[in-house]
Amino acid sequence: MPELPEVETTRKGLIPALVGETFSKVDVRSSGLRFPFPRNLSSKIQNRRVISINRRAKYLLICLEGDLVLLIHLGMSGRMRVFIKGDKIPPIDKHDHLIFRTLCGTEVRFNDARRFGALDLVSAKKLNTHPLICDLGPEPLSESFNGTLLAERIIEKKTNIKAALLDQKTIAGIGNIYACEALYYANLSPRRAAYTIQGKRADRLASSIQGVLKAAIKAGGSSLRDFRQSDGGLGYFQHQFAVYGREGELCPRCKAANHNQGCVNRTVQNGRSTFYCSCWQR
DNA sequence: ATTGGTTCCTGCTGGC
DNA sequence: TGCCAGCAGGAACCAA
Repeated sequence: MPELPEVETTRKGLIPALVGETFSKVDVRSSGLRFPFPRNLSSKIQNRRVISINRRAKYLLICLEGDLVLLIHLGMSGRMRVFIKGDKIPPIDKHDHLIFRTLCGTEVRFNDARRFGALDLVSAKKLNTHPLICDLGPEPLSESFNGTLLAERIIEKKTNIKAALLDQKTIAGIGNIYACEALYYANLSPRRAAYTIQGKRADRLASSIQGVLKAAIKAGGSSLRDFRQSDGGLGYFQHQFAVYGREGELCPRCKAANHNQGCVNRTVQNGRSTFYCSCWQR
């Protein structure tokens, strides 16, 4: 389930394979995902060189010559798998929707079993006004993100903090896993009203968000059912989850304190599983 | 305007 | 062992 760290891991895998290379063609193997693929995608990007690969929230931005940007969202199960010339190429999977090819023989497959992914081709000038991009909140790993900014973003939110963190308009890039983990490290209850998190609490939450995202990127993201790095390898951050998916277990701090009873609870908020430790989160 | 619930899709899991 | 209902989740959409 790609959140910011998984998208960042994918970006890092794509850079050496694609930046500086020129697309030769795209095999379009289905009509689209969340919405139809752009018409004549292959001819539109043919013979264009990849200038850079960036990220905004959970979106990959593959910037091409001629002010074009491939905007890609991995949805729930999307993967970008790279094969360079000489690699053993596996048979095409039924969920390989797009196969990008470059002049030097590199192949990138956009595979997405659950089809919640998205791809659009947009003018670089219009990127910031694109409907998928224009309402996104601040980047949590940007220089300007801190407790003060976070507090400003949530001071009028009457919903719980967990739902506020999942709302991409509040902060961009956080999904269910990292929302749970960040709230744990900030000692904040996921049920707490968002607007009550101001001052020191907001500082704690902002730095917990940054800390957990950075640690996850360092570990190559989290692989649960779906996520793979672009070389097919697994991410490792799932082994470091403090609370996510650990219902009934001891959280790291309760373990250190030799508590003898499981402390991690699971609840459902806004239709999503939330994991939290009732001993530390208030 | 904000918020919470539903829906999309498919693979995997757990219970029988 | 095999089957299938239910669950998982990001974000658009809708309704209150």
